[in-house]
Amino acid sequence: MNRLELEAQKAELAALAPELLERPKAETGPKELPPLPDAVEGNVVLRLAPYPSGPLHIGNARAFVLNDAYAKRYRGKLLLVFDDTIGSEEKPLLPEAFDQVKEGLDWAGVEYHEVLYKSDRIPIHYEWGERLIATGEAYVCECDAETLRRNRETALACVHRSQDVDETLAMWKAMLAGTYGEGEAVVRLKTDVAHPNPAFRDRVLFRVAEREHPRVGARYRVWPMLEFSWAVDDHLLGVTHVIRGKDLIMEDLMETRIWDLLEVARRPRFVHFGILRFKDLELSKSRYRREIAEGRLTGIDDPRTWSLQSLMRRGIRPAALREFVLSFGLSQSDIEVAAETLYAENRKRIDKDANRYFFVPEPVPIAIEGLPPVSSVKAPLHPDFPGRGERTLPVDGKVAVARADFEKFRGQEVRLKDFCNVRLDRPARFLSMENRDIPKIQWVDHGVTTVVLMPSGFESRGLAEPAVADLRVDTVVQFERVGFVRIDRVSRAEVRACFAHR
RNA sequence: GCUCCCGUAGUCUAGUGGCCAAGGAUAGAAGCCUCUCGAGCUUCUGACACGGGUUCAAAUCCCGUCGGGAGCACCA
Repeated sequence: MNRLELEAQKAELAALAPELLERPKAETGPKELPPLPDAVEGNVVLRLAPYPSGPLHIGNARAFVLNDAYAKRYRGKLLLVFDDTIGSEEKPLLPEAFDQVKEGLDWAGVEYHEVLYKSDRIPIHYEWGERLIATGEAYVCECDAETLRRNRETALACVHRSQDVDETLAMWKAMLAGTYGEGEAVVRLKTDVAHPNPAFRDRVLFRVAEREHPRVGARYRVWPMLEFSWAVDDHLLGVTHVIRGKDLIMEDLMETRIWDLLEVARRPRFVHFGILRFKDLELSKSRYRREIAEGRLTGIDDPRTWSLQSLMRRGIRPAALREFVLSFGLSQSDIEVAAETLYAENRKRIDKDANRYFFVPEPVPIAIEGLPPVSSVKAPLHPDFPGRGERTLPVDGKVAVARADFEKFRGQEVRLKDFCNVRLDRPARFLSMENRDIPKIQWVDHGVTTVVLMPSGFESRGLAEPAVADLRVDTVVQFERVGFVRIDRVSRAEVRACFAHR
């Protein structure tokens, strides 16, 4: 407030508390995550709970990166627990998703110490469910979904709520025995039918589903809901901290409520992070899955899915993804970030490694008149590291340049980079060899057919210099003035590359 | 509407009562360098949502307003 009297304030402070003036400047080290509440080094147990409806995508990154980072930081344990309860019609389980999820996590450098499946633990959930029913705090409700919803809206208790425990227990057995069909009975927790949050009014804990499960088939027809299965498993598995998105905040309250009723003492702490969104991107596993099935996307590594597999394919480094995600910290505010930020992080890592090559999209063949006899020229593999060597570009007087360059520079003097200066036209006229300060464009001679798959799904076709055909698959290179790409496939007929970013 | 959460530059973030006339990253601008529109170097633009309080001192604590978000499924 009193900026003008800063000196006066300092003087006063010196009188009041001189030590405050001498606090050392905080050192600006590498960014660290805030500590986890009550975390004890070596004693932290975290869990990752993917729902296997498809491969993990970039929108899931916050969950697995944070859990992994904290597990490592505290030298704790990270459990990979597939949350494969039966799901819903709209959100079905996908048998191949289990491996796809692991593949993505492995790529991302996530170290999980144990793999568990919810679907293996159903009998345990039954047992605890029965214990809960025995307390009288849960009941089997035969209302249909519509009635249930209406009652919830109007804060009304249904007749089932006041059944006695024995009757409920009998109904529960009947549920397990298969007396009830899908939608005919659920187990509900007595919270409060008039709870201010309607979502909280007597939540469903178990329901009947007759769908087949990809791992356990038709063995079970009664399936627990997320909050109940986690209340049981977080406790039994000794999870110390649940790090989850804040979209799951209500589940904390449910889990806590269940622990209270079952008198469970050992409970994890909850930590939440905000929703991560990408500008101009709407991520949805179920939608990608549908579009892949319809052939509108080419597969789980189609760049348009933003799956971890697709990032891998584009040459995004796992470390870049990790840094990118960690830079958001653990804040509860929702964030919307541009993919460009991830690219900047990745560019830092690949620029030094990526050798340079020429690629011309939409090639226009051009003969050069008056060219002195040359059979090849050399160009550095990387301009910043001359010691890395050179590549050889063969020349026989008929080059190809990009249509965009041709149209832009037609009739003007340009330099075919690392080669010669010409007046660009069809044909082009040779001018001189020496490097002049005029626009440089890329060119190829004896080019190899090359396709660059763009993030939009568009395939940019063109010609690359011959050396590109000798690159190993998985190499990340830069096509000059185009961008960084990862070599995806090399065959006699063509080279295919995936575009990473500029 | 109800419950809960969050508001620092275009975006993301540091900051937990004095070191902050607010630091970093990214994006943007200018220049240098470079046989790429990449990288590198230099410089610049740009923020504490608002209003009250508490205090010698507030981005930081309290209250209110405004704004944004999440959840409100027999999905996870």
